[in-house]
Amino acid sequence: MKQKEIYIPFCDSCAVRSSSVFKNLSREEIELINYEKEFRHFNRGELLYSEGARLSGFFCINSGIIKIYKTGIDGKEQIIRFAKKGDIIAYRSILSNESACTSAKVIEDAAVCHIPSHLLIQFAKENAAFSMDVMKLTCQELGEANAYITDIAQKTVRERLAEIIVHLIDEFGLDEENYLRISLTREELANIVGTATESVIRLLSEFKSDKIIELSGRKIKILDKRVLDKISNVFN
Amino acid sequence: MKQKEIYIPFCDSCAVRSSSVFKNLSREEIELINYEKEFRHFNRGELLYSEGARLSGFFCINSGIIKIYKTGIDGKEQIIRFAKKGDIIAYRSILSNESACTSAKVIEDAAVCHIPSHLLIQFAKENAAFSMDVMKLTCQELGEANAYITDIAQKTVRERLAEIIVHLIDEFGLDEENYLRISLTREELANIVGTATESVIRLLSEFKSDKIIELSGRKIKILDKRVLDKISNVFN
DNA sequence: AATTAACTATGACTATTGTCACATAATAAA
DNA sequence: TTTATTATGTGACAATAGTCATAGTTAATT
Repeated sequence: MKQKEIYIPFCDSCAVRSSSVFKNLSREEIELINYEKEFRHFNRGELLYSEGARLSGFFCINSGIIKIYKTGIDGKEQIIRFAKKGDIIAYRSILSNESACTSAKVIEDAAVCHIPSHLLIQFAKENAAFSMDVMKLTCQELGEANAYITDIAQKTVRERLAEIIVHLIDEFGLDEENYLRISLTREELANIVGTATESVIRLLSEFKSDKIIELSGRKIKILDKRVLDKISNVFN
Repeated sequence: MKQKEIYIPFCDSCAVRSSSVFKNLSREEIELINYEKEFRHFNRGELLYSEGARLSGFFCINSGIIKIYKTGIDGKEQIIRFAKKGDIIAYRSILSNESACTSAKVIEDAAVCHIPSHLLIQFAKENAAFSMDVMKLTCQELGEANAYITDIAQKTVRERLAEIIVHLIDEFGLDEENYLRISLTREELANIVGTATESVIRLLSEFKSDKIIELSGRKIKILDKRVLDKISNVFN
């Protein structure tokens, strides 16, 4: 792989490491990853992998934002989750020895390490603490997926949109001016919520005239998070 | 726990074992489970555990059918999956060290072993093959959950109902007369599909007048699975 | 800077699905 | 058996959300 920058992060000193699933790897194991990994930049719109592919490794996100999605009817994307600094993606299909059940595309220019499968499997087998951490991660994701199924099945589009915005606030935070630190197209928002682009546009305008948010292009400014919480019905 | 039958299955010779996640446990580990497990019968309607509980162990289903569900808005159930002979449930919250994010209730009278948490954690740490099997299981479930999210977000109620019936055929099979080997109330079907009970009733009647199924009480007789496949849009 | 392409916005209309009301049937409990 | 309870079925109606058409904006590319 080509490297567009001279600087390649050393896993050993990677900020990602201490808080991530790698925290219980030994110095030697980290060295191995550092030796075998490939590092590269991806620009907005680039694909990391796509549904159905047999993957030779998994990815660790160093910076940027990736969307993980499935392609449904008529090619409509369903965004399952996002990955950002410190997250790993595509490990699921490696562990279950299946081909990828999702695709991954860059939303914000990203720097990513690619780590070969055999290391994941080797460490999962040899390092019990690491394998417990991976299990915890999958189990957490599974819990989130279950919650999402319930939401999407039971809530209205309006409630889901409010909830998604709250989630995005929690996951990506707000800048000094209360703007959401991730910007998505209306279509992408629709592909998370599971609705039509037009519905998202209409509901965002509604939220805007209700003084809950402000819009400037793709940037969303949060004026009243508590109302969003309330609309999203999280406490029922 | 009270045992309503004299016969208690020995894990060692349990039919469940060879094909289940336990297949790579050693004789000694199986012995340990056999020694520490509690075995009991649950009748239709009984709860195995409920959302929010801290669990002291997980369950291995010896016979019967259990529904795993989340309680959403206004107490409406969202059925996430079913468990039957050989399946284990509630292991997720133990591994992620969270409280249960679902409830489990008996659909068909069941015989169930309850195995204390510490054994799961111990084996996951000490037995690499077992821990890989558990990981595979969670990763598979995660893949299924992702597919379900996409379906529920993108398909119509009609398509989802057809798809669910197909899933139930695959999971529980048909008897000699082509009746589905699981019988659910209309409400339960609605709680899988994520719709209103009335909608399920109407759509089942439609399928019936289209000669795709026949209904006698809660029993569903499959007349034309291929049309169901087609309606459910699995190949798009 | 000009051109193209992609995204956002809005109205009008339609289709799908949910809700309410009520009747009937089946099942469980007394 | 009788009674209560729960489940099923159907109609009428309302609300939600999707589709299509079209125009204006913004962003990307040459």
